Amino acid sequence: MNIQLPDGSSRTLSEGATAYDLAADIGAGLARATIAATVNGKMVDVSHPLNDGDNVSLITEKSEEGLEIIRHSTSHLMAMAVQEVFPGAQVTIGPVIEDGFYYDFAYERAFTPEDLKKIEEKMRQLCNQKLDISREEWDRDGAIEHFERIGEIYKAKLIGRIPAGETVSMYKQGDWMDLCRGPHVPNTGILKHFKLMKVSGAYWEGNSENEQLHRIYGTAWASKGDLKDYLVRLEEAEKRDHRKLAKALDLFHLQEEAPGMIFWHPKGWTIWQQVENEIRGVMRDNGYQEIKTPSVVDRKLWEKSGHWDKFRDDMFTTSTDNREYAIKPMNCPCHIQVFNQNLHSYRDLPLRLAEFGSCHRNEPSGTLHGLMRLRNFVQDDAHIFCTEAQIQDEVCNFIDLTYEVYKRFGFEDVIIFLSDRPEKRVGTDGQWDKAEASLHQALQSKNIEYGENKGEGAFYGPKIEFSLKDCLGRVWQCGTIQVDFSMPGRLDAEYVAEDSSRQTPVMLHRAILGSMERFIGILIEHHEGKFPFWLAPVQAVVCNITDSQAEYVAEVTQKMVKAGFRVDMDLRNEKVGYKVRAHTLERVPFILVAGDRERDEKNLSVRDRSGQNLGTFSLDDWISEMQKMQLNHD
RNA sequence: GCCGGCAUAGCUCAGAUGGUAGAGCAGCUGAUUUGUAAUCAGCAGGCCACGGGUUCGAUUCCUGUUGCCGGCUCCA
Repeated sequence: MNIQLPDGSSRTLSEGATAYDLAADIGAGLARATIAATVNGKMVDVSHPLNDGDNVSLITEKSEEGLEIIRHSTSHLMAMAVQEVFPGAQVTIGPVIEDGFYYDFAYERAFTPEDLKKIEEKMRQLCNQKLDISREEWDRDGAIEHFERIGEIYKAKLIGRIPAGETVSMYKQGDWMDLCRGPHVPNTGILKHFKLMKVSGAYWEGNSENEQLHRIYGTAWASKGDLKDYLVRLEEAEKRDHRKLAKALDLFHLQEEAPGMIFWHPKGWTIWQQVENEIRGVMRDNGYQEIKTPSVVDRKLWEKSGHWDKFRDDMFTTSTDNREYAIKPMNCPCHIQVFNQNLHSYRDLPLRLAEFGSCHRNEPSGTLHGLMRLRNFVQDDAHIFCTEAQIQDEVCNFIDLTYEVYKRFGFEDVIIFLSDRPEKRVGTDGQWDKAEASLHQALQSKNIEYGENKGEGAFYGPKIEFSLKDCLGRVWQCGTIQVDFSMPGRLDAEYVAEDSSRQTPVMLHRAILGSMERFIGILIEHHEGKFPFWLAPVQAVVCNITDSQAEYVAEVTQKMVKAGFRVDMDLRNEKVGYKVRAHTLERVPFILVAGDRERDEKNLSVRDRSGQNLGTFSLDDWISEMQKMQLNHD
């Protein structure tokens, strides 16, 4: 029979040949490296028998698909090992994820880090046994019966979701068997380069109402080197952790008395102020008016807005004089109060109100995470009151603005999602149709690639989310724009239209950075604490070499500070090498050294934090250098 | 909130079958006046997270709480 290969060539094999035989026919090396194949567009095992005319491409461990198969097979290997070491543990699901896999088990107790060692040990044994992995087709009902009989009730439930009458595929290695679509590597001997990483609880079917299973995360790679590189990458990432850097660089701290709330230190707050001022300028240049609204607001307003009903348990409350208040969890109801203080004409729209709004939300204790998830955070929030016809333009302009701002802070890799109507929501289906369509249109008109989060919109409207990744690859939502047809009406916002009728405006909720804290957290990790000049808490330190330059150093430092720069001096009685080291570790962008030579010639010797010597500058030349960097956001 | 782990000096970390604890760095004092990633010496620094229990005696064992870390769920 004839087999077509991806390069357009064909090959003749005898009847009944498998994908493996094809690989072996091409070369012994390829046969060893082949772990699966794609036949007519479908991924199959190497044992898959071929037919005349099949289009076949072989999958080796070097390819993306090959690596996924290795990870998937490793998760099975782990499940087998768990069941051998811990009889009574039931298998559930074990998918491939970024950089690895996990498998969820039902067991009488959680697995401990020590258990992981035992399981890993068993996995190595099973790998060394080079067990063949074979595929069998089972009748669906027979499979359910089999798993019920051996006490694997979760597996039986999973198969129960497959329509009756269909056949299901089972994979067998040794005398261990699991339901799986496959494909898998041909034998366990291939699965050498793995490591079990962590244990966790995980709810059955991802629902917190259900029982909790025990999840084990692992990583697997095609080679020893790839595994090692991955582990080194993780170690490097940990060094960027904003919580560690915050301690090292004295930016902020948290303490037990105020969980989920930040004590900003002078250096951290300096960064904050730079970020805030930048956004303030962006708002000013783009037709926003900045306002400030109260933090403590009567619960009646939250009842009216619908927040009390949905988020009452997650709000901090306080009371006095027989009135109950909520500490504001968001700014929109207050912004509508400001809007409502005047009677607006259609000519006033779009009206854009911005606020650096401090919000408190009583987030579940287990979700708090450094600067990324807090109970008190400040949004660079704004609400755009507009007509339906203006939505499209406003959304488009906002998308452009967001990309521009992110770029200015050094972010090019932005993840976009559109979240549409959730089950619990306010507003009519017609309103949701319109709102969702306008967001889709805006993104599509800009040719932006985006994912969709079905059912994950806010209760009052759909949203576009702009997310950034932290150092460990965790994705955090930062910017957002949300269309809201509901809240303006609930809170009685209106404007006078061309025909002098009273109309309800549409409100767009939007934030570029999202939470100031979260954005600064990501900023810290992105730059590894080496902030660009314009953001650095201390932009330069001037060091003397001996006491005889102290006066000169004080004088030039003073001049740079007067010119608007954040410059410190270090007159300590230490060797200059000691000072250079100290300020380099503090990630100060520039270290300026003045010895007798520089003092006599009114110069400064300039060195950057990477160790590069930039040469000698006169004070005026250096100040204009700094001015250039400041303007360019360098 | 749920599952698991952790909590010792400002920071990074040692430590003991149960007998009230150490190092390095940082800090302070003194000497040294120094040319681009660590000068030397001395000093000081601790309710071993917090509460209960076992014990002659608990930082160590048990238990509760809080916080943090890793996930899960949630996230207006």
